[in-house]
Amino acid sequence: MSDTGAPEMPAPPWRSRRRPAAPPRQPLSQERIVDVALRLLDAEGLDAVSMRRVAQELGTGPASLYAHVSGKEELFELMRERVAGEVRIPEPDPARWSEQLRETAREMHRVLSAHADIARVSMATIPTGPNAMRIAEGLLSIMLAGGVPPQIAAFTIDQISLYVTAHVYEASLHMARQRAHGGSAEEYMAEFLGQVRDYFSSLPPDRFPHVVRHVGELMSGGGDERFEFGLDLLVRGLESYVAARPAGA
Amino acid sequence: MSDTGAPEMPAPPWRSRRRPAAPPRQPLSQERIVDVALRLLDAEGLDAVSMRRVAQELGTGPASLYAHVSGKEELFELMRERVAGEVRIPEPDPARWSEQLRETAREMHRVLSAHADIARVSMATIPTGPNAMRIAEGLLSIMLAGGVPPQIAAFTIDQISLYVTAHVYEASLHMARQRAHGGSAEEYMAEFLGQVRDYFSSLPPDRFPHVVRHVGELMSGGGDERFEFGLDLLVRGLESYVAARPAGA
DNA sequence: CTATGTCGGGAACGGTGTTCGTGTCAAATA
DNA sequence: TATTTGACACGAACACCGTTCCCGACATAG
Repeated sequence: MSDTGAPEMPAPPWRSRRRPAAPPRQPLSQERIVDVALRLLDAEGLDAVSMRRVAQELGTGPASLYAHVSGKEELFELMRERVAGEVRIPEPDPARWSEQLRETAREMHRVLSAHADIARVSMATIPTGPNAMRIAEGLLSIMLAGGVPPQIAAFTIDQISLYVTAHVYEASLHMARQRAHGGSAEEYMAEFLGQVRDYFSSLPPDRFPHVVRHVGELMSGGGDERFEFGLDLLVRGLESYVAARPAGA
Repeated sequence: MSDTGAPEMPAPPWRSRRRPAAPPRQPLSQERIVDVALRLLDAEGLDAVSMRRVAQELGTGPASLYAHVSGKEELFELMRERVAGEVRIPEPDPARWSEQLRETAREMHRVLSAHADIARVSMATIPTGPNAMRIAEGLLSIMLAGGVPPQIAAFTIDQISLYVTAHVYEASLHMARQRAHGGSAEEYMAEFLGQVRDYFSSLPPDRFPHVVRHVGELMSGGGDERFEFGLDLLVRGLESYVAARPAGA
């Protein structure tokens, strides 16, 4: 869309060339750069987000971006912050703290999954932006309201973030493979699971007795079910700390 | 070490040039390629492991590697498998199942940390090699011996692997930053933690009351302590499933 | 001694992030 | 109004990357 059209044809010299071909649509701001980078991310994955490609999408050269962004790393960080802004945090309700924790983890999962490939960035950077802080504050306040000891709650923030991010990251890898493979999502998944199942079944039963016997359990459940299980593991573990030190300690 | 020595100096033409400069030390096998790749990984990090660099370290050109390895992805996979071979699995003891699970997770953590940057690869690939299978079989047998329901145990294998890998991955990022930063490990960590602490303290208390109040708890604890906490969370959660369905169900 | 075939590797292709220096425009100044 | 100034845009280039093509050198077979 909005192609400037055949710029390889030289402009007539008599036409005063104050504008080579493209009018200055917009002044090229940091926000606009992040916009198109995110659009590119959602459409073609993280690998497509190169400085050159973003610049091209903006109708300019890669050098122009460095006036608004210090480099690729900062661009990724800005993208991550933008996405984090979409996460909604509930008002803490002491009676429902563990369910609220689950809901918030699901919300984080939902938002991250909507821009799945950003998880690769999220794994690779320590979040310090205002939106990341807002989420941390939210998780902390929910847990404290529920009577989770402060030290436990503080450590758990990282655990939840790490868990959600790692999960989406794994899913994004499958998406990338599927993109490279070409077929549809169901087609890809069916083939992948079939291969793994065959591999498990073909293992020598004397060396891998339990794996071979429990192929069914190992393969069962989709991504959502596994996410819920890990979340359950985490919250149950956390609840055991609260039970040990009831509420008002 | 074992530098071939100043190859930029042309060989005298009268010397019959049957061997340009370097004799064929060894026939260049897949194993040797993985060897030097791992050495490079430990010494300079994953980013230093490029096909060109590995070839150079072997005294040859990048094209030569493709006879023994299909590409960079396969090379990384071979490295991951090699590292996974170092993980030792205990003989299952039903009475100590949860402690054995902890020990195995620590062992995985130890081995992965020894080649920390491999975690980035480990996050990015679905392990299917024989050594990965051996570990999966080990974890599964420990949990089944302890009376963990098969479906729960099957799901938990992924959870443990994901947790350990993600944790080492985060640590490896700090190492990479430190490498880029230049200073010593303690110096870097002190500076990093100081910056984060200052940032937390400087937040507006009306918007981030809990974060500001609990800066101490948020910052306390090193990597090992946090790893143990997350592991504890996971195992406690798992134990709650076993208690719910005692042993023989 | 010649023919054959396998394998190593130099050179090249098309990409990447980043920097330098120049050119162009618009606003501020004289 | 004419001129200076300064900020911004960006073409070109540098040093890398993974991968492929293709040629030449070697060991072996005839």
